[in-house]
Amino acid sequence: MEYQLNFSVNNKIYIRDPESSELGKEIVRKAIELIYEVGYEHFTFKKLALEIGTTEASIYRYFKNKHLLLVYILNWYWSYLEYLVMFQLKNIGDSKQKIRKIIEILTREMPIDSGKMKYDIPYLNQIVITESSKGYLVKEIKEINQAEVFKPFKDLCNTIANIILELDSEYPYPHSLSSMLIETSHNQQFFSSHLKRLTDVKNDEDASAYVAAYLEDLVFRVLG
Amino acid sequence: MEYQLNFSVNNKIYIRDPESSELGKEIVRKAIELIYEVGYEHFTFKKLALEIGTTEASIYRYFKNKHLLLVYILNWYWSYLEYLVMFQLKNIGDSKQKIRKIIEILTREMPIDSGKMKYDIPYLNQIVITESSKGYLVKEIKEINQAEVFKPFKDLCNTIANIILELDSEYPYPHSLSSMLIETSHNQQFFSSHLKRLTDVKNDEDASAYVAAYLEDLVFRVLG
DNA sequence: CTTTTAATAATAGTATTACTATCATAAAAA
DNA sequence: TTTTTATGATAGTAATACTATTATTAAAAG
Repeated sequence: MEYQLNFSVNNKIYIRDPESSELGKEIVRKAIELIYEVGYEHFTFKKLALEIGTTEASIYRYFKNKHLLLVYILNWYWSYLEYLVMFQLKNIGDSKQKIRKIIEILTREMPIDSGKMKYDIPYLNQIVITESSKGYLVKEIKEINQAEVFKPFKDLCNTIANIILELDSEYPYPHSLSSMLIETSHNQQFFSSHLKRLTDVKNDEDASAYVAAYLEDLVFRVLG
Repeated sequence: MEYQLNFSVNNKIYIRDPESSELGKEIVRKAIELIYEVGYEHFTFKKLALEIGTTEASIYRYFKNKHLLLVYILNWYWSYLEYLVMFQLKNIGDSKQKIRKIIEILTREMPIDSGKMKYDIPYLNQIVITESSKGYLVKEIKEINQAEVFKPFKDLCNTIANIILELDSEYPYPHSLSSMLIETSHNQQFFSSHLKRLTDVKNDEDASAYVAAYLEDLVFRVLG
């Protein structure tokens, strides 16, 4: 006789780990390309299968649906960003300088070590700007959240919150300021590219440079 | 012989004005209910038709697709908010007090004059929190924007930006601060309800009261 | 070196979604 | 009273979001 725990502790993000096979990696790589090109709403597993030269059924063996594939991609990005933050801040002593670096990381388009990255970072940046809120703005938020699906985002938020506290240990809203910075870096980039009147960007000004300047000004007004 | 301008100046938000008929109003009213209940992704014209007791085809005579119906609802809300801001600020002289009022309007759940409103404001508040970014985060942003579809949102943003300038005429980012306030009021309400770790809300604290306090603190740190 | 297992391809099929088209009817306007 | 306009009823299509089945192939185990 066997005893079995009958509740699923963590009904993960994927069915089969896409990192574990060539097809899996190809699914993620080409999904990034395709979502970048057509946008999340027009992105389908059928188009993706065609692009890769595989079948819908094969993709469904890796991901339950396109939403969880999006979330997988976003999570990879958040983990990558957290790694970047950790790595690039470790030799900076000054807290103010750390915040500046974080804003640079949150707003720049290119990775430093462009070229040999696993996934296409500039595409990912765009996807995150346009699609990342669709990862959590869903009716099923509670169930998805219980599956620990948003951990990478929360971790990144927490890491930045701690650096905020380093600079001003009395500041009462470090997590909200952190998540606001992340979200604002996206929507202000979107606005300054597509809905300029919602920002103060100049006509010929670079969108990410503008957002970086705005956010830096903002944070140092808030944290003194 | 006739001369004709062959470009459409403004391919509006709706096909037929929903305000112009009982069915039209019912479509909007019940759409608000249904989107609130099932979320935008699960909302379909078929379900809406069933709810109203009409047919899909009839709804399609008013709106080209569900995205434009959402945008219509959002626009009604932005216009309503701008009216509220205008109305409730007209007897306030102090700029600081005006900003406080704006934050209250952006974060509170109930309308003052609850009861005899055309549409259900608490439902609308929730819809705006969860679905409003889906109005603009689409691949077709350029074409939609050209149809002046986002005017109410831009107007509201501009109105708030002007009040920001009243308080601090030197502040270099009034529009970005304004759009940030609006967007942050939504995502921080969402976070403090569903993803608390991204905020500093207390376990038993009211989400909108928390966000109001956070935003007030934020704005007055920024504008001194 | 064969057998089992596991992964993928190939194919088919279903329910739902997002529409478009047609025709009849009722009510309102001319 | 005629004509226009709005709605209802019905049908149909292409695409989407899946599930299921079987065959084939490659890798792992015996």
